Amino acid sequence: MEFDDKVPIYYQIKTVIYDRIIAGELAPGDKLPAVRQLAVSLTVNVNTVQRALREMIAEGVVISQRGRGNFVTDDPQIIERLRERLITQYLKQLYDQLHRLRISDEQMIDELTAYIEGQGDSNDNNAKN
Amino acid sequence: MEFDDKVPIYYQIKTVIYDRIIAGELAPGDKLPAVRQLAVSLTVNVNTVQRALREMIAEGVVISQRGRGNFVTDDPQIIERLRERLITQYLKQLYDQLHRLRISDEQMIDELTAYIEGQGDSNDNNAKN
DNA sequence: TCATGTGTACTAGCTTTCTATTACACTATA
DNA sequence: TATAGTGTAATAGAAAGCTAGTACACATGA
Repeated sequence: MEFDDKVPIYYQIKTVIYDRIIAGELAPGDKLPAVRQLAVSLTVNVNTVQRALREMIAEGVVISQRGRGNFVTDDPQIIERLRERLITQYLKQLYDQLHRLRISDEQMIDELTAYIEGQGDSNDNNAKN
Repeated sequence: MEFDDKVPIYYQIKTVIYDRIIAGELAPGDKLPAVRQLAVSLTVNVNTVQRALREMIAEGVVISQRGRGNFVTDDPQIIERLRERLITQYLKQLYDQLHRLRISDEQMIDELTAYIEGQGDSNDNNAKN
């Protein structure tokens, strides 16, 4: 997998896994791939995966069971809170960014609407910078 | 100034200055603060400021004049292109993030609208993570 | 009990980013 | 011409992140 070299890899791994959980690809109680397996599929060192997991465990989203594996928490409330936290975080980020450019609240909606209509559901991945 | 420790400082400085240019606080042709002055006001080393400037100069947004200072380009077209690039970049970022969470195009607009109505034009700066 | 799959810990070395410091080049002006 | 303001370059060291490799702890099942 390709990472943004402006953000620590371990942090991006955390984001990827959280995204999968919220998207429902990883359901509550599901077993995560083994750390060594994750390391291979992400083309990354085991220690880096471990660091991402450490934070997810600390946040209560992932439960670690030595010798058995890592599991998504089976508490739907925790996942729901995570979902809201992420969405708010993303929205705030955009709001602050555009606000700094002196773009008004109404314009923000218009810009986003225009962007969506332009890009539509085409899932492109160009224009990184 | 406080920086996000997940992103290189020189990169955040670039963002801050670009924002000021787009916001109009720094007009085309304006002289930037001296590098040593910027370093002090940003609580950062001169080299770090210099690195940010180097990239802005390479992108043609800032013009450097040895012995005189650094200036915002006087070409409005370059600034307009920068503005569009930044806005698109920010929008794409949000779109991709929410898309990964399986949030539909319509929901995105609704969520942003709700966020704006909630936060309004109150310029808070809490909830960073 | 033993082999295998799994999580965890630790050390050493590399790279990037940032800092501190010193030095030099150019401009403007008193 | 001297001085102050400015940009630029270069070195050395600290800190964070990543990798590679090794080792150990625990669980499961043949």
